[in-house]
Amino acid sequence: MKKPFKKLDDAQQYHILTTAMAEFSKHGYRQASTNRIVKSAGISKGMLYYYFDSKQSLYLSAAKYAYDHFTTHLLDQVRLEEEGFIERLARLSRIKHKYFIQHPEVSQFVTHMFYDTEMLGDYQQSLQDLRESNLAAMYEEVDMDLFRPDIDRETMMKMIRWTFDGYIREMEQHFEAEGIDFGQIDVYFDRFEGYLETMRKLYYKEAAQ
Amino acid sequence: MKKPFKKLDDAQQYHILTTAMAEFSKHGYRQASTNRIVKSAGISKGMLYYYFDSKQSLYLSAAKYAYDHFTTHLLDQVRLEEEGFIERLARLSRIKHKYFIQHPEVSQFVTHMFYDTEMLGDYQQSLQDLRESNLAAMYEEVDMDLFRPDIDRETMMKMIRWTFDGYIREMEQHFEAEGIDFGQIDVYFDRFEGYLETMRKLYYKEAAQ
DNA sequence: AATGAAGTTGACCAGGTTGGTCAATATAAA
DNA sequence: TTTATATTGACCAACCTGGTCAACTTCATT
Repeated sequence: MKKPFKKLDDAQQYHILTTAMAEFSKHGYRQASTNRIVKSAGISKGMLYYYFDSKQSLYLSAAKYAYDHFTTHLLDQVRLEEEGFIERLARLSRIKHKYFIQHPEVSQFVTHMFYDTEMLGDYQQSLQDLRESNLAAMYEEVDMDLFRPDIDRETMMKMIRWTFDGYIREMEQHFEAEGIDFGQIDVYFDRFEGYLETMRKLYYKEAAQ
Repeated sequence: MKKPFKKLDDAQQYHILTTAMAEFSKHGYRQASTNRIVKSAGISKGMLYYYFDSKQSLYLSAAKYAYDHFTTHLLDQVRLEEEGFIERLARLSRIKHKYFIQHPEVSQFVTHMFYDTEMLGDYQQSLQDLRESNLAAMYEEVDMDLFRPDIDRETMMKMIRWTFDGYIREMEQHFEAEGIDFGQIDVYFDRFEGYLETMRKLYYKEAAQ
């Protein structure tokens, strides 16, 4: 990343980098084409190399940008509260999902980075650490007394997470196929609340409901 | 597909086509490279075009092979029995998982075909139909009396499926990272049975256990 | 042994794409 | 006007693409 790029307004920086991210996520570093990137981004080939030294530099800049964006816009927003496990997961899912809707390219690129072995040295390890510490934090300060006592807690927690994953995946598939109907968005939320209610019935003691 | 290819023994046909499938699944039709395919398959460029007329013909042959293989080796094996929903899903998951382990390339290529819009005309529709009828059959002849009555059945069924999906996904990730330890394979099955038992506790009436 | 068919190779082709350059030009600041 | 910054796209050699084909080997038949 050279100085001229830093002079661009934030929107244009975001635009160019997210276009690159989309290309890298889709094809991987090697198969990604700078020609396609400039085409999609609507800039000339010359400008790309006026902004960045090389393809590799572009990739690393995108990685740094994505990492920072992801941590400040998502992880830093999350503060843990004393709450039930289901409620916490619901809260985090909403945040995560909102982030995915607003910044799909960054979101997917972060996932890509997580599995990238050849390009990223330090960032990949950072991401792994981040993920682990975040995963661990997910279980901290959770009100365990809400759970019904006759089933292993770890099992229940896993099942609850899988249910959330499944629901989110179904939503994403639905959105991908039919597009997001913002007029009907309340329906999605109601259904979500419905699942929460059901999960409480399944996993919490009766008294906790 | 030309006559010389049909003369090959089944193992070699399988070998060549699955190598092609892997390439097509990974890169899609256009980005897939016949050079990489012949290299991976260990045959010369000339042979590929001695066996097939063109790249497209190779793709279509792979598609037909995968479709047939998938239906005969997997779908035709499945006969529905009068059983609980959890037990049925467990049974089908085992079959599906076994198929994935034994024929990963075919398995993934079928998934790829399902989303391919440009190359496959009829086969894609056939696959969609197949999937739908299979999905519908999944709910037929299920013993609904086992479910606890205070929760909506459709909700429960979805949650159960999501739990299975999550478990299988976790297994696959684990296998991908650490490799399959065949000495420890019983542990995996025991854990699976554990989850089944838990699900029965959660979703079935007490009397049904 | 001679013939011919079937099987197999990899160098080779024209066409396209790759990451990257750079002279030319436009714009803005001085 | 001069100077610094922005911006373009034609252009480059290197490489990769799907596909061809003359040469060669292998094998069965006569």
